[in-house]
Amino acid sequence: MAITIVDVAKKAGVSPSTVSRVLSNHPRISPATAAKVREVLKELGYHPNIMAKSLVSKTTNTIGLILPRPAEELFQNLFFSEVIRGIVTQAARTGYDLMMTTGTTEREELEAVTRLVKGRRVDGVILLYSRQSDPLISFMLEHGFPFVLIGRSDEFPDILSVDNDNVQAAYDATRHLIAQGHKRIGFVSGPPNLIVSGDRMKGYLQALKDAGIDARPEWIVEGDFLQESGYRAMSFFMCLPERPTALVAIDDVVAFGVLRGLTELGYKVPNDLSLVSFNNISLSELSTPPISSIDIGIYQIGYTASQTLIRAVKGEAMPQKRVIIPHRLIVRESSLTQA
Amino acid sequence: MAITIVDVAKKAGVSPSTVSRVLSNHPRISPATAAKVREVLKELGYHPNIMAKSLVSKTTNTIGLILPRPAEELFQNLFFSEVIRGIVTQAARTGYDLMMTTGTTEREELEAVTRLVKGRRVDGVILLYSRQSDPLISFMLEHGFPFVLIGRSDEFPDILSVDNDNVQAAYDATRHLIAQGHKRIGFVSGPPNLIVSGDRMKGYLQALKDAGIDARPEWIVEGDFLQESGYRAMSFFMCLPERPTALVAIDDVVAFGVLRGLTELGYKVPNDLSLVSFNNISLSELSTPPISSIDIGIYQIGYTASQTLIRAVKGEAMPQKRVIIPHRLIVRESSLTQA
DNA sequence: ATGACTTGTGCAAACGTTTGAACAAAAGGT
DNA sequence: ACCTTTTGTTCAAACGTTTGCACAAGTCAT
Repeated sequence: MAITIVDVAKKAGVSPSTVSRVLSNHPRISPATAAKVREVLKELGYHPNIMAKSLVSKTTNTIGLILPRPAEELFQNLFFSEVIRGIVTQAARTGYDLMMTTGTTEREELEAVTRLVKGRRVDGVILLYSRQSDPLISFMLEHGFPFVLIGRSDEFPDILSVDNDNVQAAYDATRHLIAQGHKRIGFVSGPPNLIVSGDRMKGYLQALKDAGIDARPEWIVEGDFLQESGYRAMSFFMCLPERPTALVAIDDVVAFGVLRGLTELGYKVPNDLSLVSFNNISLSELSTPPISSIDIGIYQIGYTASQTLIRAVKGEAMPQKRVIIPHRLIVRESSLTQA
Repeated sequence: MAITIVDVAKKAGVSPSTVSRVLSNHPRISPATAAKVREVLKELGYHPNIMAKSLVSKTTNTIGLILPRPAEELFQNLFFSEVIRGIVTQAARTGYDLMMTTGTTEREELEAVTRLVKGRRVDGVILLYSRQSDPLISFMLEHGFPFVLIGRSDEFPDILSVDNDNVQAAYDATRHLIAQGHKRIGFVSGPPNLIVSGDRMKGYLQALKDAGIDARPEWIVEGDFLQESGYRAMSFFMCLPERPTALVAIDDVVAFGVLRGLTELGYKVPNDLSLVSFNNISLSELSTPPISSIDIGIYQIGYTASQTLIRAVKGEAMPQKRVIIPHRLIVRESSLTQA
C-alpha cells in the first residue's frame, strides 16, 4: 500500500541500498544518482516506515514522559500543562516525538513503563517528579535505560536531573515575608513523600532560623496540591488562639484555596494574612488580590529536561548531570503589607 | 542484549513460531508446551519488541493526539489537561500508548502529523478541536487514516467525532440569565475560525430571539481563550453608554478575566454584572465569587474520543459516528441575582 | 603500463516478529 | 488395517529498513 524504499529504487533504476544512502546523505553517492533518486522520492511521496527503521537502528526518535500517579491530582494544576508544553515543544523542534503514559495503580504504572522501556518503544524517558525512594528510578537504573528526572533524588544523586533550588526558593519566599515585618509565619506543605515538600520546608525553616525566629510546629501543616488542602489549612490556622500573620504555601493552587477561604470568612489579604506561594501559574496572577509567587520557570524545566534527555540518548557530551533552573520571586499584592 | 523470542525458543527447546503462538494464545498449542514456554518466558523476563511486532502486524497499539496551534494558548487552560487526562487514562486502560505532537508553525504541524501518519507510527489520531475547514481533516481523509475529531466539522459531517451540543449549551446559559430577569445580555466570543465560537454564539442568539429580545451587535465582542480578552471585553462593555447587565463568556478563563477586571474597578458580581461561562474548570468554582458555568464533561470527552478511536482502529462496530456528551449548567453565585 | 587507492553502487544479512503452508504424529471412522 | 481427519509443531517468507562487504570502474602516482 504505502511507498517503500524498494518502490523508489525500482522506479529510479537503482538498488534499495542506494536509496537508503541518499536518504541518509551518505558521502559516497554521486550527485547525479542522488538527484535522480530525490526526484523519484518526491514524485512517489515516499515516507520512511519508522518501525522498520527503528527495528534495525534500535532507536525510535521518541521520548517517553511518565506521569506520576495519581494523575487526577496533577492534571488539576497548570504546572503540569506547562511542563508538558516545554517538553513537547522542545521535542518537536528536534524532530522527536513524545509518548505519554501513566497508570492508575502502582501495578498499572509499572506495566506501562515496562511496555515503553522494555518494548524499546522510546529512546529515553522523563520522570515527572520525584518521590522519596522512587521505584521507577531504580527500575531505570537497573535496566540502564536513559532517563532524566524532573526533581531530585537523594538516593541517587548522580543521575540526570532538572530541578529548581527549592530550598533557596522557599528561603527567599520566607525572607520576603520577614522583610515585610512578619514574625509569625506559617507553612502549608505538600505530601511528605514528595521531595519538593521537604526541600521547601527546609528553606522555610532555615529562613526563620537565620532571622532568629523560632519555628512553631503548630504553624506547619501538611497538605497536597489541591485547593481543598489550602482551605483546610486556612480554617485550621484561623482557629488557633495564636494565629500566624503570614503564610508560605507550597503551591499556587493551595494558596488560592487559602485565599478563597479567607475571603469567604471576610478576612482581608494581605492585611489579615499575607501570602506567598510557589510556581507562579496564571492563577496567582489572576486571583483577587494577586498572589506573590516564586516563578520556578516551569516551561523552562520541561524544555530543559527534554533537551537533556535527547542529548543523552544521542550520546552527546553532557556539560552537567544536574541542571538547576533559576527561580525568582514575583511580589504581588498578597504579601505587601500596607503602611 | 534484550531477550528475544529466539532466545526463549532455544531455551524451551521449541521453535520461535511456537513461542509466538503461545504469546498470542493460538488454539493449536498443547497445554504442556504452553506451560513450558510460559515458564521460560517468565524466567528470562521476555518482553516483545514492539517495533518488530508493528512492522509485521502493521499496527502500533498507539494513538496520536494532535494539539492545535498555537499550543501556548491552549496550555494555559485546564480544559486541555482534562481532555488529555481523559484520553491518556482510557488509552492506558486498553493497553494503548499515547503519542502527542504539535508544531509551532503550520508547516511544522503538518510535518509532525505526516511523521505520525505516514510513518505508520500510530494507528489513528485524535484531532483536538476543530477549526473551520481544517486542513488536517482533509489530510486524514485523503490518506484514509482513522481519526476522531473532538469538535465538529461542517464540511465533513460524516466523520467520527465527539462533541458537546454547544448551541444548546449556550442556549441554556443564556436562558438561565433571562430567567434571572436579565434582558441586556452580552456575549464574549472566541476566535471566529473555531467552530465552537460560532455554535455558542448561535445558541446565545437563539435564546435571545426566543425570549423576544433583540440582539445588540455592540454587546457581542470577539476574544480568544485567554483571560486578557475577558479583561478587554469587560473594559469595553463598562464604557458603553448602555451596558449589559449580564454576560455570557465563551470560557471560564475569559470569564475570570472579566471578573478580575470588574473587581479591580470596584464593581460587584453579580449585582453590577452577572456572569455565566463554559467548561467548568476548577477556576470557575474557585473564584470569588464562584462563576456559574456549563459543565461540558471535558474528561468524558477525552475518554470517549479515545474509546471511539480505539474501537475504530480495531475495526469494531461503531454504534454512532457522532457522540454528543451531555452538558449541564452549574449555577453559582456569579449569576444569582440577589432579591 | 602497473599497482594502489578512491569512488560509486549492489548484494545480502540482519533487526525481531507473525503467519501461511507443510508435515509428522496421533486419533477416529469404517 | 487403511484412509481421513485432527492436532501440534516447524519451516521459511515477509514486513521495510540499514550497513558491512564485495566489486567494478575510475583516478593517480610511479
